[in-house]
Amino acid sequence: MFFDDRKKRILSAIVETYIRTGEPVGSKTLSEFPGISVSPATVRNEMAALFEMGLLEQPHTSAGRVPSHLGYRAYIDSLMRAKPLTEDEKDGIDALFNIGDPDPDKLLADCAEALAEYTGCATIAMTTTPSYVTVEHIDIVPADATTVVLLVIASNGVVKSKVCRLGFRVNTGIADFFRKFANDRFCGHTLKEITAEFMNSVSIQLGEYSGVFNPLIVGIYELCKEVYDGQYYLGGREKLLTYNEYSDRALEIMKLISKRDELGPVIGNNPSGVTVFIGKENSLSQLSGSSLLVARFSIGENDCGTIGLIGPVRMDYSRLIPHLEYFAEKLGTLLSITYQRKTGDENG
Amino acid sequence: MFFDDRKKRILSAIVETYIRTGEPVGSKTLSEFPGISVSPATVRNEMAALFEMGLLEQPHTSAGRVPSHLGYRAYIDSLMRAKPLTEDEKDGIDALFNIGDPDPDKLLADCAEALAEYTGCATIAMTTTPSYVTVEHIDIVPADATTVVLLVIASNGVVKSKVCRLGFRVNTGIADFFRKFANDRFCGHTLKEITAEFMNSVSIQLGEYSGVFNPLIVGIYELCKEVYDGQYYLGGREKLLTYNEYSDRALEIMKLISKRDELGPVIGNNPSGVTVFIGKENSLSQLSGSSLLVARFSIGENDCGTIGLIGPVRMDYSRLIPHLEYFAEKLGTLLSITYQRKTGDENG
DNA sequence: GTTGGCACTCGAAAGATATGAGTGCTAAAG
DNA sequence: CTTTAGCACTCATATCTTTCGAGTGCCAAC
Repeated sequence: MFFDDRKKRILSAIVETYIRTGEPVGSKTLSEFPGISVSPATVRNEMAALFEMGLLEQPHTSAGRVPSHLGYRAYIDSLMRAKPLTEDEKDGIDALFNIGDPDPDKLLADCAEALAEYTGCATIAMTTTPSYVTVEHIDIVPADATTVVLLVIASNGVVKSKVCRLGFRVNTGIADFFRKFANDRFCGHTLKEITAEFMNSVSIQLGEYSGVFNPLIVGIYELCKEVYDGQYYLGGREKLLTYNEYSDRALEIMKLISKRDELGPVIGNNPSGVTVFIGKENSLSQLSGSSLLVARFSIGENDCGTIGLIGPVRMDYSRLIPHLEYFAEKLGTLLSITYQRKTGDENG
Repeated sequence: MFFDDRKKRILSAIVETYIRTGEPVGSKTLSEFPGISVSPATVRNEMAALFEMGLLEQPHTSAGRVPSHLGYRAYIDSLMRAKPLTEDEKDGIDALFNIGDPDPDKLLADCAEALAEYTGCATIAMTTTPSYVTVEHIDIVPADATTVVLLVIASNGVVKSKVCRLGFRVNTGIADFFRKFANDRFCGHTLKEITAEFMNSVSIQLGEYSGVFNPLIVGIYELCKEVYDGQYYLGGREKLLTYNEYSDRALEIMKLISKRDELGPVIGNNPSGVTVFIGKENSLSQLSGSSLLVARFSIGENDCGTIGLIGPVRMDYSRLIPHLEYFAEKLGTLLSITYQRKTGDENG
């Protein structure tokens, strides 16, 4: 009753066949598998043992076997042979992102969409900003008579801008005054510190001018919050409809995925590399019928976000895990190019 | 066999009941309707007449009647009594958008989402830019050593910005040079004219500098294109899953809605006010089981976009049409405030 | 340890039956 | 001429029954 080699081959065969067909796998099918050259009866004995060990489940008495949650776990952790991406696949993905100077937000959104397309799963792409990131510089640029552009540059290299319409003419004197004021007040503060209360106290310091400058104060707050909160993009939620596992649960899951509050904490706290949550392993009970794959990506050394995949437990892990990994790497590389200034390259 | 008052009342009752229940409506149910005080047999005679006139359909011999496409049309065009929004509803919607100086893009996306929430339908919010809109001003603002912010201001008041990372240090001299160059070349041209070919010819004029400035040229192109193309936001596509009409077609419709190429032309060319396409009236055959409601919104006098609603043919037109109308108005008002500068208010 | 044989289980598919809402038609009443 | 009750008829839906077969567990033989 050890977990010997033949048992491993049988478990692998069951997982792979079930993933492919979605039907419980029977002893006859397995006995015809290359690498399993024993009779159905022997396979049945082995299956009974694997069932005892908790690695298989039986939908009902007279059906074949299905991997249990532990069965998948054993398969993924030690039996599965990951299918690395072919060069063609890599080229295809590279080509998608082969655009100069991409907008980081758009990049992330596109990545979520592309990942969904490649994997047939719902995807999430999320960035997180470490709490030590500070405001490095604030700029205000008159665009036309009453319009200015606000810029917030964070210490991690992220730059966000917002167009502000003011109720009065803005000349360079006013712009210079506000620029100095804002930089004095905000530079060096972590983004985390820039709260609504903080903004209130700053506003008070503007005294009689607090009214007219309020749109700018609010604008700065919004930009800092935008940088600190990071992004949360979804892709391909409708892909779930293609799996009959979701025939009556698709709406619920799709709604859940949309909720950053719910999913953000779950996917945001994982080690580097690909982490897999199989069915009931998910902390969210609604995901007990789904598997969640997450991979972190980083800019240089700094971990900065997560991409994730949600699909039926019966998903092709051996293909999807390397894919997710590749997308995460790619994303990290591309963002690192965009945000490289911290590590030099200022010649020109 | 005229379309007399009683027939109208019966048709209205059928449409309204069917919209509410989703079940074919029978003569007995109708005879109990207030306002229809005749026996089921009489109702049957009338229904037979309405059927002859093409206003009703029969799912099968022994079922009740269902409004035909023409039946809905007659109902919407002349029988329906629109349910105006209550003050509470208006207040609720107003509250959603009660934010100072909103980002127009975000406003549109939020509007699509809110409209979906209020109506239970999938929504589209789209902007279009008239072909006479020109580039009014281009600005380039150094943000840090090698980063600049590009600004494109269009003659319709739209301002878009993009952060560009350059491979070299940018001083004010360089910025001033490029600003002048860009404004000389682009200002006054319509956005429509700013094509890839046009950009190429401009790039050539930069001679030996075309290489280093290429990111900026590309950036300007992207911004102009972004303004000219306008936005296309979707909301609540998953709402369709709540209707069993879509039980096996949801994926197809959801994919269709995502395709701007397909839907853009359909919803972009409509008169002002709310336009309704019922089922087969839609030019896209995939929408033959859906109704499409579109409403234009405008900034001041200038028509600038469309919001649309997609749901089952059996939708509550009397409620949704006024809602869509209100959202369109609201959106127009809010955008007009943002883009008001064309009509004055430059005091300060 | 492995295998063929065999009775047994149980879900899915196919067929049979019943139910009932709703119809069209007819003829009588208003 | 319009309205209505009566009635036979239709047909989708629901329920129940039957059949079918893939797959199992166990046993005895190899």
